[in-house]
Amino acid sequence: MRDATRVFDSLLAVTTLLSRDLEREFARTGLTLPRVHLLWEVHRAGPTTQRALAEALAVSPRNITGLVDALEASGHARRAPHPTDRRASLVELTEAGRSAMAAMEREHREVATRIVEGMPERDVAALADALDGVVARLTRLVEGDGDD
Amino acid sequence: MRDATRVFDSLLAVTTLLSRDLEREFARTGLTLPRVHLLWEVHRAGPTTQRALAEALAVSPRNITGLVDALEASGHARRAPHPTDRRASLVELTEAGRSAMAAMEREHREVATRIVEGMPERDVAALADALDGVVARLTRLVEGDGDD
DNA sequence: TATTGTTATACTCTATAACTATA
DNA sequence: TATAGTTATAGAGTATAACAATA
Repeated sequence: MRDATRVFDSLLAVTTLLSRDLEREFARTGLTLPRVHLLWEVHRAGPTTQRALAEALAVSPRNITGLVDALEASGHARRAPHPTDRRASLVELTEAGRSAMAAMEREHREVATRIVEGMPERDVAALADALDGVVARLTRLVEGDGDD
Repeated sequence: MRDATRVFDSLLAVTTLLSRDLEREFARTGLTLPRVHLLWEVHRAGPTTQRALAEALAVSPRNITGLVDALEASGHARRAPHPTDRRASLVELTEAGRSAMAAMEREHREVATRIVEGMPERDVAALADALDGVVARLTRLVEGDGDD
């Protein structure tokens, strides 16, 4: 099982490198990883309550308050009144938030291209398939023994 | 370049899942990710000055002071006098620190095995090779445009 | 009575700057 | 004069608990 270890070690290395790369990228725009994560979720799902965001990011509601405060201050997001529930508000992107997400999508495509640069197309497809499987197993693993 | 995107997205997912898995594992032992990272470096390199640890973890010297303080308090590491330089100290593992690292190595082997469970051996080897390449490209990418 | 989000409080990781003790 | 590590200070992310307004 030598190769299983190699796979695992590489994935750990990727985790470190990718976090570092993302943080550096965000630093340029004054954003941080958790803030981008939140922005990304709103970008993906549309206007969302903070409650839902807390669940989506697997983080406490209190935490979301802080992140949204920061994103309002930096002009990337805003709180809008919930149409039917006056307790809640809907977090939505501002124009600046939308363009930050668009820039990030471009950047991601660029990085995606470069990390497989020079690989034969067939190998890239095989790698993608193999990683799908790894993600599935890892998800089961993480969710599986989470209930202790 | 659809598959490049799939690869990248999977790697992002792995990053999230792996961080979460590691954190949960550490929580059991009262450790945190940065503390384990430091412990791991000492385990790997032997007794080390805080200066060297700051460079190895790419973090400020002040930060190392805090991490080592915490690890001394939890009994995983200790500061020993440097044999020739009285300004410096050498951080080394205690017995508890060593056994935590041993437990972690076992746990890692277990996870490594499970994330490729059911894959033909040849595919695991191919995946390991492909990931080596990805790590190499990603390293160049991160270090390459770090000099702005 | 339950839920949404907030204030209050606290801990961890992180950084820079100023300072002490040694090289 | 330079280096190793510390104290001082600050900011980000995180959590739990208590509380407000609303369902």
